[in-house]
Amino acid sequence: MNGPGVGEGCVAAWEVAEYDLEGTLEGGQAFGWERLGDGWEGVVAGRWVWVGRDGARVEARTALPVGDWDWIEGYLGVREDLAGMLATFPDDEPLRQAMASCRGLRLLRQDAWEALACFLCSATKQVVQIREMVRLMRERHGKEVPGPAGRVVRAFPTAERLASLDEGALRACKLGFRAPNLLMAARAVAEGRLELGELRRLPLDEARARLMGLRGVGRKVADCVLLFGLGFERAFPVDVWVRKALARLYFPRARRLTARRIERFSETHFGPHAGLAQQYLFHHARTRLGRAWGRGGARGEE
DNA sequence: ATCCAGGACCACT
DNA sequence: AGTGGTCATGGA
Repeated sequence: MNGPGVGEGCVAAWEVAEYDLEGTLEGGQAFGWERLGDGWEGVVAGRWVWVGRDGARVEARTALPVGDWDWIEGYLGVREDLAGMLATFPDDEPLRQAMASCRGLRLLRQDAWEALACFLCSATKQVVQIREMVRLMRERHGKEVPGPAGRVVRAFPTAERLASLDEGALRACKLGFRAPNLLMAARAVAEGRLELGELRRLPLDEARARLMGLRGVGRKVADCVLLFGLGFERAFPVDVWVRKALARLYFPRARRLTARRIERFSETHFGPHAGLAQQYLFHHARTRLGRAWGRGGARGEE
């Protein structure tokens, strides 16, 4: 291990059979983790935290004393039975490939507002560009959080804070045409017209419909928020990579694949942990298969 | 230079 | 229900 000094902070570690920290923290489901030493630093539940490895264990360090570790255990999912979830996947070749190439990949349980804001900004952007937008919003508008050794970092800005800005301030964070959408979403949440926490108790379809009532939130962004921020494990976001993966791996002979057909397949084929399966397909496609596929692979031509 | 990126929306069919 | 244009911005 080679992390930051703990100072007056605390250290905790968990025995975890398989956990791919890099694929999970940098793989396009969260956008705020930065490399530090042999691990990553970020802000979770309003606390600075460093996450890395200690041999076979996943380790977390805080800058300040903490009374419990539930907030980061839940975020990382270090107590969850990954093998048990993978065992619920359908036994098919595409998933066998994806599981073999992404061993230890997991789903994070993120803050719902942060997930909504980040994925609202994700439209037609690469992961590195989303990270840059998020970094700018954090640096310019995020609340200060005490870091290690006297450093100060910033949390992702609250809905209340973003709702107080004007469109220009968000465009200055490189949001482009997404700026007015994020501003309206921030206002809806800040004014209590949309209570994200309440959505957890709704059926998937109803929670999705509520999210899609926001301008700029379509099916894909809604499913990201449901899966990464609200704990709906069957939500299955279909972006360009997942569409390519499904087309190439499951429908190699289809000449055309409508969104409706993809949707029905994803809802029925993958089981209770469909969202996790989606993340395996996404990561596998983006990191291993992307270059070989070249352009236009969504239609399954050979 | 051209295409494309963890899309959504609108106007037409 | 399915297509095409448009919206910013920057990677590859």
